[in-house]
Amino acid sequence: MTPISAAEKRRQQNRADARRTILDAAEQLLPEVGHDAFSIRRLVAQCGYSAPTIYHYFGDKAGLIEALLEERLLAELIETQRAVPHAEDPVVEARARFQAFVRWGVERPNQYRLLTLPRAQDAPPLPSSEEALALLQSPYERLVAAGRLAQEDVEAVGQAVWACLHGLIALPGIRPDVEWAPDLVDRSIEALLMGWLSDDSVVSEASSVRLSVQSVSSEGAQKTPLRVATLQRAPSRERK
Amino acid sequence: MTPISAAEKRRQQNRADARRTILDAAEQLLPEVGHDAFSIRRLVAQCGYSAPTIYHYFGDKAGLIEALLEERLLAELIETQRAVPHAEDPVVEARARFQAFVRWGVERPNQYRLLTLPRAQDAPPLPSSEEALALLQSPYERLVAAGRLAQEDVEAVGQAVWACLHGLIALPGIRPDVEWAPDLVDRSIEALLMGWLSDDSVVSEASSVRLSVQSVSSEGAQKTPLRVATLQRAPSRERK
DNA sequence: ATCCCTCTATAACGGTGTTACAGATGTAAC
DNA sequence: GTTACATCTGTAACACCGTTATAGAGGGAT
Repeated sequence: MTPISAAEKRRQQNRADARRTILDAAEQLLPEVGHDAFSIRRLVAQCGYSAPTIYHYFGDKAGLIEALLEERLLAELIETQRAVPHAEDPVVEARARFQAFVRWGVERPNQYRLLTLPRAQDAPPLPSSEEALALLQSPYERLVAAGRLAQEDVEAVGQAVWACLHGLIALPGIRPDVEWAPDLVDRSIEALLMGWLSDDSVVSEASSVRLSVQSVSSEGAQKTPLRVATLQRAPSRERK
Repeated sequence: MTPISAAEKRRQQNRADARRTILDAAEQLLPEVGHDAFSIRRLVAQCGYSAPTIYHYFGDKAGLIEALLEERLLAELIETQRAVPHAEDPVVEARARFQAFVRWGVERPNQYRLLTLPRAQDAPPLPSSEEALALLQSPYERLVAAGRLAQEDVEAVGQAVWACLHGLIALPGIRPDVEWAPDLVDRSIEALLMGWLSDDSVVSEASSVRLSVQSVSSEGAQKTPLRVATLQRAPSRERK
């Protein structure tokens, strides 16, 4: 089933080398020139190969970008999500994942732009993209299990939060003329949590829990302390 | 100060006619070919004028799109926002404005795409865009006056809601392969309201108010009835 | 009649994604 | 060893894009 001759192996090696060389050049070129000036011809000039070679390996420009995302750019996002520490409270973990996602997108506008190029509806989704999304939404199951989600439709909640996080990444890039509030992302994520999390627990418990206040941004004082949805345990389940 | 001769008037008339002809053709062409295939050359073929004429009147393609948005496409959005009925409860009005905005964007993907083309940071914002945004955010002042907003920074709240609504419009267009929940927009808007509205009133009042349920989508039964932030009066102010 | 300013068109420039065609190369079969 | 074949690669071109140099046509003012 695996008739790999020595020659065939060498061929595959050459093939992999060429692909790697091209993707290396593309990865380096992208932030240099920006996503809108990222063209096959610039890539050709950078990597030494000629245009038909690119097309031989990647089919077309969309295929090249797909491979670039799948094999290179999305690895950072997945790693970022994997680096988010597990937290006892799924709300804490969800918040950290949301923040890490938005931060990743904002700090890599060119990569994010490639990621948000419109895809054909018959094109299969990128596995890396699916993996990153699954990581982003991984705390939802625990939230549901703890009865902390106001909606039981985890799919819809995931889509809604995803859409809002995308907006937080994309809109400032579209409208750089606006003076965006410096703590916009943190405040928005808190509001998202407040909006989607069940607060039955809060209402049915002491109001002191509800009004607990916590500064969210990493360092320094926050102008407006944000109310944070209950960091304490959920009422239905308890740990262990 | 206004030396308008008859000849000058006729000249300005011709000028306005040419602009109108070009914009008419552009407005018709855009949905026909889609935003990515909307090109000067197609427009030239459609409107009878030649390319330098377009550039004479609009400077460049960005200028043409700007004029198209400003003088045509954004009028619908503004009209839509103006048509939102005034409501006693600012929450009701805000919800209606959010829904109208997202609906407008989703139903006009090509127009919305033009609206979200990245603008230079020194380019002044479009007056129509500013007006539409101001209408979208017009209920905030009443929300603040009634003490219904959890944050007093109206600017930041407006930006955050705007970004999330943008995400709700844009992301499904980017990822048509995903099966988006049919009531995603309504549910997300409810969550946005829940997230940003003050519920001090709720906590400090009877919990029955908090748990009041209302179906939101226009017609038919909703699978999951959405909890709606207090539709009743705010605690601090009362009407009149 | 001359000048000038506005409007318009032809034709081109440099850029893009893409591909037809032709070599080169190296493996496989005879 | 020679032939055959599939793979890899480059040259040159095609069709499209935004944009503009150049020039002509037209009318109002001097």
